[in-house]
Amino acid sequence: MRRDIFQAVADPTRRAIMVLIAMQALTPNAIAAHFDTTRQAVSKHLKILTECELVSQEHRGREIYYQLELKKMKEIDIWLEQFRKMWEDRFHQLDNLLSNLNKQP
Amino acid sequence: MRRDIFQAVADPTRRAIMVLIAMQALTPNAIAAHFDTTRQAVSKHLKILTECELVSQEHRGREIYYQLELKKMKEIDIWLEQFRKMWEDRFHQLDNLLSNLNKQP
DNA sequence: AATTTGCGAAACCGAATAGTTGCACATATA
DNA sequence: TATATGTGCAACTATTCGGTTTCGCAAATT
Repeated sequence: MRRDIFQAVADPTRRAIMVLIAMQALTPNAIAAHFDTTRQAVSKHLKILTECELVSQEHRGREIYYQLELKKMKEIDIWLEQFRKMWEDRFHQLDNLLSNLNKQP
Repeated sequence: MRRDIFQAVADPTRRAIMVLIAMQALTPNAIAAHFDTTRQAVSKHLKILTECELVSQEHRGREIYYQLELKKMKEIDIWLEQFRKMWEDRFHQLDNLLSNLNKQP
């Protein structure tokens, strides 16, 4: 059970669930209706997403609404940040190179 | 063998390798020296990273230098984009709410 | 009170994963 | 040429993963 964000996002079904509940909270049954798996399988995905706090629950009667925790998504963004800086730097270097070539034909 | 970027990034050792070779290309032996595993294990990680084009090779004699393909990293960024928009929207909503509260005490 | 509905947990299964050891092959070096 | 070095690949292993089926429990409905 590694259970970190990156491992959670690795599974395509989990990513699809995340997109699905990003806009509005849904129950496990409602989510399962969108996929070709059982509700129990979805339930396991939701458990993993809950454990790494990518998803939060709201109990309403006997139903449980799951919602995406956007702020947790930022952690992936933060990790990407170090690389984003690099690829932007390279873009600017290329940009400078090209403009210098234009100035000195 | 799912072999997509998200699955590749899911492994912590692989992420560490990515950070390591982001700045300068390294050989499998040099990479393995940084970790508590065998060179062969690193080689397998590099194979996976190569297969999803997160890494490129440069043969120099009998040595192979591996380098991170920053442009491929953008694909993760692109996926995050849809969520980034949401969390920025929420931030602005909160921002507007706060400034409205200040204007109307 | 009896039944239906919504849910999670446990037990099980096949496939994938990450690691090891042992090997083969090409390229340097003596 | 003989040897050392750098590498990838194959075979094997323990563990994890994603899925199903079965079950128990709580909340609604009858």
